[in-house]
Amino acid sequence: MECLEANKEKKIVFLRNNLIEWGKTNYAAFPWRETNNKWHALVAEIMLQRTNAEQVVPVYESFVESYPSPKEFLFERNTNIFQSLGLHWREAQLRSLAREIYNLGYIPEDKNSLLKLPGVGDYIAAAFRSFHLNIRDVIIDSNVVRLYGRYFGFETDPETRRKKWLKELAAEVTPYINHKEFNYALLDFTRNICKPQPQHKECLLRNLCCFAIDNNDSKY
DNA sequence: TTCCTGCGTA
DNA sequence: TACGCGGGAA
Repeated sequence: MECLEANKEKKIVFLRNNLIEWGKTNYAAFPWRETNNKWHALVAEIMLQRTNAEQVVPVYESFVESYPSPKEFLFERNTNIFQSLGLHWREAQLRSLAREIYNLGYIPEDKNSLLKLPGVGDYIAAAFRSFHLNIRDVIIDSNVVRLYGRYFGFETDPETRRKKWLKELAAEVTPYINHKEFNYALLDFTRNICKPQPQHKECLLRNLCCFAIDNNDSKY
């Protein structure tokens, strides 16, 4: 934990600037990142939970084609769209979400209202706000926890993401300007570089990363 | 075998 | 706070 407190401010600035810079040339243009349809944006978030983004692409494209709004989706009883993605209960959950949005007549923007929507938790609410409403918010998923753990130097487990101190750290790191670019870079960087089997040689954070420093390994 | 933009429930 | 969910890809 010494590694975390040492030069903390410097490390935060370094992390922000380098991730945003890295993102400029490594941004993944997934179709749900380009859409202006907020319904589709939420659908994508549901499809993406614990699911490989590459696998979601064809399923999402097909969905967008068939259901431009909650109304069309609600018109069909059972679409089996999650057949190839697993976690099949998400269809029923998505149906509840569609019903709720249809009844409301709009998709809310404030955090509390979003969190009341079925299937929308801390992560999806934050991602939706930052990516599709351009409202600065803090995203924390399993990959983000892994990166922060390695970079700042602390052990993580499946419950770490819900700890208050982790949320405070993530909030401190997430910039107010360019929050969207930073958050996208965070997702792309943890998927391609700081992944479970990390690509240390390609990591632009390694000079200040506790994982590399603590392992005192010249090969990094 | 592990992992994938988590969530609701108990 | 802990647990179940799931097919598909690496």
